[in-house]
Amino acid sequence: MVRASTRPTSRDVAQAAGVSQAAVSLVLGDKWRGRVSEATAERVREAARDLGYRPNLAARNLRLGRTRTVLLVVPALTTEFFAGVYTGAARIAAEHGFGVVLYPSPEGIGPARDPFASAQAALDGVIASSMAADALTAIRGEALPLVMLDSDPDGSLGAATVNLDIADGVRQAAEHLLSLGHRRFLHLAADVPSWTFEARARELAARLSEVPSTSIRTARSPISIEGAVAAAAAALAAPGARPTAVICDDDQLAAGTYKAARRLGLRIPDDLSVTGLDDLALATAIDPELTTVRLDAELFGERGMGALLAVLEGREPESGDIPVQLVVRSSTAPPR
Amino acid sequence: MVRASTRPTSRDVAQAAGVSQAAVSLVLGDKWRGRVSEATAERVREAARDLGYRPNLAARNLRLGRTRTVLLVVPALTTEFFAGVYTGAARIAAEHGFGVVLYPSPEGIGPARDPFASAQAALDGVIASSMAADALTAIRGEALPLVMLDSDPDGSLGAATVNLDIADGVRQAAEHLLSLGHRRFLHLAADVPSWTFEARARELAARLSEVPSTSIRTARSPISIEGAVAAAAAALAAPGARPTAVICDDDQLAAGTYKAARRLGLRIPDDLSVTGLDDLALATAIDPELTTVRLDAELFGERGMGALLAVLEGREPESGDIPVQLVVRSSTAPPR
DNA sequence: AGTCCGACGTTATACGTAAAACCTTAGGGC
DNA sequence: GCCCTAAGGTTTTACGTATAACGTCGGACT
Repeated sequence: MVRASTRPTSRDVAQAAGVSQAAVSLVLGDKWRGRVSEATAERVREAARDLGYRPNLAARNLRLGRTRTVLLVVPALTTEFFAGVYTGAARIAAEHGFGVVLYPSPEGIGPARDPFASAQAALDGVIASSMAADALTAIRGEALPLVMLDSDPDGSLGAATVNLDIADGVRQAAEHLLSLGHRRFLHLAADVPSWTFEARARELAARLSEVPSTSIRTARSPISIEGAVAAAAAALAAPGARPTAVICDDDQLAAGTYKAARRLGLRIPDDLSVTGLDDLALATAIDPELTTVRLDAELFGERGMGALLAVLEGREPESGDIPVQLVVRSSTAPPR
Repeated sequence: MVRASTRPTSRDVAQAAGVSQAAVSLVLGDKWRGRVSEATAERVREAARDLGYRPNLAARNLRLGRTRTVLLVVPALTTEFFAGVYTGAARIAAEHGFGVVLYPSPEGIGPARDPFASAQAALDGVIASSMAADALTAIRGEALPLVMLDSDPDGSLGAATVNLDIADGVRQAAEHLLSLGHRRFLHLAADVPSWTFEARARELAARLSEVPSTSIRTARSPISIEGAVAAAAAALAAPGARPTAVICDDDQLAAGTYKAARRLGLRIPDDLSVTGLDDLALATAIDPELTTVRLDAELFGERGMGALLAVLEGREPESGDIPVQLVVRSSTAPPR
């Protein structure tokens, strides 16, 4: 029978090489040491090359019961941060013969609906980033190995977690501003119910409460430049002594603060110091260049994937938060 | 035999419901009209629910010979543009029961190495974005249905193409600057061998050659802010009459131009008008806000996915370029 | 009274791969 | 002369699903 225009199977290769299908599988699977002669193996490889044989992954996945594919759930794709996470995860995955499928949760940060209906690929495991605890439930229902990124270790229901030490980053920013002489702070917080943001606020409050005669005001903003403009403008124009420094949960919020400051006639850093968090490309595009906390997104992705591989292999995942580093640029100066 | 801790199969459901595996498949596949009684169907559905049955995608893919999964190859994930493309493509895909797997080509724009080794999922088709023609070869080798985004229609080897009408966007930018009175232009071009960038340069040259006493200088820069700073600074400081307007292939290049101008003591838009292309978040973060060409990335993704679905179903893909729109902001003004 | 048909299922099979179990032959050891 | 082993394969099976092909059993129609 002629198999017109369908891709060649291992059986076709076998026929072309004059061997059985099993022999093809052994040779191409590199399991033939001492079971097939070198000459035959070479014939098989040549036949496979000639026919342009590519194994059918669906069949392989079915046979092996695993797919060597993991799902990376990210809240959104709109910043280069998650691009970095993906890159790091994909690199480690590739080194171990795994592929990474990306699932950007459509609703932004928050409960994802059904990653598994959307990502049609069968999966070996999941890396979920910055997700609310209830979104976890859907994933746990699948009983898939799971690693959580940037999530509350206490609420992770036993899943492995990998975290950036962002609280320390916020502390570094506060320390920097304190040492410049600032005492009146505005915390421009992301208006998103997520552990990571709550942890930042907690850390900030804790550190500043140790220093006498400091004050901190909090404003909330959606994570977008325009949203931050409104929130920052309102907070900076509010009655009472104006803050001299703004600590933002995110570089985009910092960019919004720049625009609000301009609108209010405040000069950065002369009238107002600003810090961000992420170190996006944005941070050096705006003027003055932004003092911000650099997150090593790629390392984050690498560690996340490493942890998932450990879980898959029954090993203990490497623990310990990933350090972050304040990068001092031109948006911070002593108060005037 | 006890099947400890493995996921339930359709056979398990069948046993629980007291029917054959075939009946389960019929009911859950919604193919039972007139072949199974309503009562039995309900029993099956209930059993499936109780056991938490999820069909094995690998088995289904093998059986059906298709995966309802397509690969989206993007040059890089570092801007929100491709995030938009993904979002649009994924939306249309989901409406047709398809999933989208993302493959960010690690080398940036240019030949991808082997998308199929990395994306382990078996695929029904590919959407390739902004790829060099030689990268095509690897993909065509798979004989998979293919749609090219933003690629030379002539070099596409017969694959369907969906393009943004970027040439028209560049023309709009030029028209805008011409009408403001500018005559000496700098084209800050992306230093990437890609059809889309070559097309921009061609269009610009063509349009300006129609206007007497205009001049255009071209500088090349890698697509990054820092790279653009150097390239723009060199070009603006070069001997001869300085250009009064800079047309950039990309918003990031425009951001770099801002920094170069600042360094040279040039004020935007008083001493220098600047236009970008993409309308990234960056465009409104920098000061003054950037006049740029807005690309509807989501529509682009939707159209790309629509075209691929058409190919898969043997229909003729919808043709015609996607219009783009110049957004005039504050970075352009009449020459001083 | 036969037969035809619709309702309601079941049995059997194929998708392509990996790998366990099996077979054949030649040579070596005792 | 017989057994054992190693080399070099082949045969067979299972993974879980979808569906084509095949019953079976009442009742309606001729």
